[in-house]
Amino acid sequence: MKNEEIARILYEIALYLEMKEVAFKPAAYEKAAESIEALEEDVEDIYKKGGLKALEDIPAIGKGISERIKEYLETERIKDYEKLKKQIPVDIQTLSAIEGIGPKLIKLFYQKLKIKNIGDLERAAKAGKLAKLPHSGEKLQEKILKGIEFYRRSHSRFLLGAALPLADKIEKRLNKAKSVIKAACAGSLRRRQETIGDLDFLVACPERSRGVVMDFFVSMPEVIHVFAKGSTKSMVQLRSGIAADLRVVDEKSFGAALQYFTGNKDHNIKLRKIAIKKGYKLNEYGLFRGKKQIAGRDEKEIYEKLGLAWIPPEIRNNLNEIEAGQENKIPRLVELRDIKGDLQVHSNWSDGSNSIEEMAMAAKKIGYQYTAITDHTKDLAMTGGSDEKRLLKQMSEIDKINEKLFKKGNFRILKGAEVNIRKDGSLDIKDEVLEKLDIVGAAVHSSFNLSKEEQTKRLIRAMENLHIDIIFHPSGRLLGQRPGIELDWDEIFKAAKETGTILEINAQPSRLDLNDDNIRRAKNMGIKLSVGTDAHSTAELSYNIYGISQARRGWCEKKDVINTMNFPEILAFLKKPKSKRF
DNA sequence: GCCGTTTTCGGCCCGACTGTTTTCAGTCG
Repeated sequence: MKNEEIARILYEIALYLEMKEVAFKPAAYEKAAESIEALEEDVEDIYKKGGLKALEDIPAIGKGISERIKEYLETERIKDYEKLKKQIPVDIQTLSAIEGIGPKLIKLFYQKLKIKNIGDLERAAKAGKLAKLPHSGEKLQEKILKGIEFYRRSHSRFLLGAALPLADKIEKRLNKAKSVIKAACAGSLRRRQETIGDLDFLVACPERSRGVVMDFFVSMPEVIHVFAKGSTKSMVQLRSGIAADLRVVDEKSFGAALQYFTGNKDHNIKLRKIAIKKGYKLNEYGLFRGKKQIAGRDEKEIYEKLGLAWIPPEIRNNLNEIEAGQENKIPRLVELRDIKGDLQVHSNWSDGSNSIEEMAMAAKKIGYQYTAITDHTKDLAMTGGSDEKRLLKQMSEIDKINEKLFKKGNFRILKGAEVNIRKDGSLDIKDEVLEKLDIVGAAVHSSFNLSKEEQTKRLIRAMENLHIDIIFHPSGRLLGQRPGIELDWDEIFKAAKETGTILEINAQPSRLDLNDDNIRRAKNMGIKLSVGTDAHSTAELSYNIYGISQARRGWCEKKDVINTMNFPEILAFLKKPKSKRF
């Protein structure tokens, strides 16, 4: 898959063109890069199937850039790009990723000081050479040193699971602070992206109190560096390595600012274009006709005045949600309170840290009607996975617990397992034992490097087993650590649909597997999904919030997620043969 | 270089902060 490297080259061309102060082309290349990056399909496949014409059908790709992509696919290089690189031969990717450095400074540093990479830059800054350049000074030099330090320490995105609790804490604190009318977190966090670049906070307060609020923000205990502090905007770095911005607005602009800073960029650009067409102007202060603000206090009225239904933040990606909003066809997305039980939970019978009783009681306390217990099986010896004999023993143990604790029928433990899908697609537990379980998940835990064809065949074979209800964490990816196995998703979805196999949305913050795009594709094919926490302790049952966010990002409604069913319904559903379930 | 309810030419989202300036350039989101 060459999408990523092609996108990177297009980004670099954009930066080079910006250095040369070419008008408009940088933005065009940047958009093209984003478009390639967002593509699920392999660009090379697209080209092989449909030639140049097919490349031009990709959004933001036209005649010029499709020619260059073709050149890269055929010759492994792009002449124009090589030419640009020769003129200013620097590690443009790293240098431009340092906070406060853009194409103009990279060019200046190279031409005056021959700075080519982050090491050169650091040496020059420490030797005081940067301060002597035109339009530069001591402060710029210091800012760059801080930027380098920050880059080295935390050049990565943060998992939603790490960012959300921190952001909630700060948001609550801001809401309680003196003079603050209301506070909210916007940005990628509000959209519940899998990973978060930085935190964007928003506060409404009286104009005279702005200084006080800014002082409060930059002196929070988590703040270790202040990048910028003005009357309406501040940027800080937090101890955990993540950066946080605060914007302060008047109450009458809070909704507009919340909309504006939630994004994403493409969603906002499209909205602003709609505003222009209607004779309005949309910015972070409101929707304006001439100088008159006609909306802005709350977010919903902005969408309404633009002729749209309000759009949930999780689907603001410019992936057809604006058109759906215009036609009033935004679905009611599944919500946390819709979830009636957890379908992937581990106990201390394998690698979980709590007993079956403890997990069940914790699930009941959340308000669930049921939980499955799905411990590992014998291939995963290091987790204490059960063989057939021990699995049968665990089943009778669960029967006893159900009888003892939940006799009234107000809660139920489902007997389950997370069986291992072997390299050839066979399973590590015999059918005659699987048959006795209430619910069976199967998952890949090894052989991550097989070919796409082999992996696809492997997963389909597991789905064809009549006892496998769910494929757990289908791709096996670990965010920031390991890509998922290569799969022909069209084939996987086709097989899931035909066999009646449920696909999981795994709620572990490092998994979130399926991803948003695949969830949406599965949903559109009528495949049912389950949200499972894969909890290994009682505390991890709360990961359901991340699973729900992910389901919402894939446009899931309540009917698409099977564990929104009440206990009698899900029991009846699981009793049906697989082929009759969807 | 891309795109089209402004459609094959002529536009291209918009505003805040910093630093080095004294009216603005660069960066960021």
